[in-house]
Amino acid sequence: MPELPEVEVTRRRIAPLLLGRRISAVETTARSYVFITPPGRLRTALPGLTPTALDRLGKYLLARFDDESTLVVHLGMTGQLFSSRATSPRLLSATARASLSPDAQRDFEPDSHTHLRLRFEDGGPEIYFRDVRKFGKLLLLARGRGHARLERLGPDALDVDGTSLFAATRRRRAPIKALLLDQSVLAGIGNIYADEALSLARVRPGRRASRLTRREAEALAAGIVHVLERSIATGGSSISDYVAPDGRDGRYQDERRVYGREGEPCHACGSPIRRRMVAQRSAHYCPNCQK
DNA sequence: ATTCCAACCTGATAGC
DNA sequence: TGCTATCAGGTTGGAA
Repeated sequence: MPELPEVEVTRRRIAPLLLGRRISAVETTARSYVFITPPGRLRTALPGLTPTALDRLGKYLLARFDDESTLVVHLGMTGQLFSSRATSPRLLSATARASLSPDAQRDFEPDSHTHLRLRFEDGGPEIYFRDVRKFGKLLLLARGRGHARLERLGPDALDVDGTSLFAATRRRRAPIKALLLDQSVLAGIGNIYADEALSLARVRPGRRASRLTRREAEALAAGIVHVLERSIATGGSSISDYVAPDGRDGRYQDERRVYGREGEPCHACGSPIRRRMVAQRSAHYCPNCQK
């Protein structure tokens, strides 16, 4: 679900609710796929710690604590990080929504998908990590420790430049979209923004990376930065699950040029947007504007 | 060394 | 109404 813009908006909006507040108690669900660090260890290690900084690396959030340990959070496809003050129907399943009055739909009660619950000594708003599909990840790193997942990441996608992107495409037979999705090449791009950036650059997702011209690589780098920055400015894309930590929806879904618009007219030329599988993901593009 | 592909989960939705 | 199949903002690890 969340890509770089949604993670960055989450970071900016939850930081004021997290930093400087000493954790008093932690609740978790049972051991499962989301816990790289066993939940029992999170319950004993986190209380007493105070978050001092919240950083982002690609799609990962890193909460730094006063003892120099780091809680790494990845939202996977359906992960949500939010405050107990947040109210949004997106925090409930459709079945839960159906059984509740409109008023009750606004109030989130931690459910079986709420894998981490942080309470604070000041008694203020709690912070929750909820993830229905459990593709998200929680990992606590002790001071000075790293992890292969983080070390594999390439440069943050917001820092891409045409020269290095062009170099990365040389001698690669894979479709250009596969390169954009490869987090070791650039960290932070996912299925939506890969398609949107390729649309801006007028390059088809299935084109072999090695067949891009230097000009196209430069247009693609500019397109990547443009769509990511514009999405951050509008609060990210709220297409199915994404909700900001305060419960607000993003607005970027209203500006999509191709993603999820199969059959609808291209805003530039009117041709129906096409969808096909590229690199095992659905890819959306205008058959007329993108070569 | 790349590229492919199944696996990890749950829920919504489309079709019969 | 209910069942089945398909799809979903992601990443990994091992096979080809």
